[in-house]
Amino acid sequence: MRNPTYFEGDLRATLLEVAEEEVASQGFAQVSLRSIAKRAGVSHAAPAYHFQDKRGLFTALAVEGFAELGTRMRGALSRLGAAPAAERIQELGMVYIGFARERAGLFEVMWRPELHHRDDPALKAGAQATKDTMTELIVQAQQEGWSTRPDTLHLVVLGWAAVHGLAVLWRDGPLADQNEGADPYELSRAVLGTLAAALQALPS
Amino acid sequence: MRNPTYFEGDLRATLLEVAEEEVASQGFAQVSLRSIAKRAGVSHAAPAYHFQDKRGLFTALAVEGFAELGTRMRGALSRLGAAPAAERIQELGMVYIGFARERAGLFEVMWRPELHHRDDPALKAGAQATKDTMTELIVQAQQEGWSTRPDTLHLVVLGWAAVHGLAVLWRDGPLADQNEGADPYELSRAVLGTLAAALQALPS
DNA sequence: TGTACATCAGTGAACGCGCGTTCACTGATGTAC
DNA sequence: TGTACATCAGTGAACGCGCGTTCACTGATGTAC
Repeated sequence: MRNPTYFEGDLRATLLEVAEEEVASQGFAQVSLRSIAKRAGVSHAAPAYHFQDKRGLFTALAVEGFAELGTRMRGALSRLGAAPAAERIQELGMVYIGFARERAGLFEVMWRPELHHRDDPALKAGAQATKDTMTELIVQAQQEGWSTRPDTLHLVVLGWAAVHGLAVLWRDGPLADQNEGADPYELSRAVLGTLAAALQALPS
Repeated sequence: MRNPTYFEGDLRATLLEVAEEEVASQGFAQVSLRSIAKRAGVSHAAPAYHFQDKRGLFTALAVEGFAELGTRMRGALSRLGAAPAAERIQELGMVYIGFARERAGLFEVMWRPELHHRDDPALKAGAQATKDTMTELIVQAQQEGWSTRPDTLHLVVLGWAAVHGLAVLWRDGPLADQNEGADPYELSRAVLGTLAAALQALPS
């Protein structure tokens, strides 16, 4: 039972929510332990109780991010069942991009190792799981008859880079600025479709 | 003539160099006008004289970044002459990645619009020129007989995303962490080769 | 050639602010006997 | 059932620091007449 005198509910979770929202709207550099404590309505010293220090807070956000991304990817894969590899790749890419946009605060913190306690094992495991899912996807495509000429690793890195690049180019402005009015999801879907088609067309 | 009483040389340029170096090594969030003034050996109020305010400094860095990237890309294109499109795409990608690594401070600041005076015309022109160069590259490939089925825009965005994604995945750790000991340039070149081959293989 | 004035390229003190972290404390709850 | 003690989940004051920006100033140089 929590102590209702101080805070009603799960303060740790609330602080993470507030922090995610602040990172998404202001950028991580503007987020302070004091500002999130203020927004959560608690003493400025409260976050240190739950996260030890500022890196602890960001590490917790990143861990949450990898968990959520993993859940979304695995969910998509099980929904897709035995769909053709091209479709699976396109959909997984859309999941990645959707996550980057909808959970922008988590996404940003995940890839900023200088904000983390780098030796956190949950963090390493999360990053590894993300890569494993992508690798699995490519291996299955190759089992479906796609080219095995390029190393599997090269295809994985190419796919990840394309998808990650799409996500950050939208986030950081260049794509939005230069395609005003375009729907990010629509354009991304088309681009991912082209990527999948191109990979599939590689001569074996 | 500069006033030798205060600072020998071009202080504005020196401050930009120091700032670039600090962004690259500590991240933009750690860079302050006072810290770069200190490293340059001048009063902490000096940077404000040259850049008005902190955004002015970052804007100047970003403008320099777009200029340098443009110079490198155009230089590579003129060196490549009439090489096949696949080769041109691979090489331009390597130029982008090389720039991102060698001028990491500039590269980081370029894509962080929240640090800029967003209405700066030189900034907009630089971003546009970058995209124009990439578009030109794809158009030429299509004139060489590459597939015109996908919109040119989709191919441009795919290529840019892949190259940009490679650059930031190296910078932010995931690729380096998961391919320990791998040479970023070697792996990138292979991945870009696969990208070019895949685009070329798209059925028209 | 001399002189007055304007401009350039800074200096250094001062301002008010927000920050991370520490620390002694408090009151409610949980546990052992 | 009562009581002592430990733990949980914070509070709020205090610390020392670095920051962006402003401002009056200064000394060297450039320009007009």
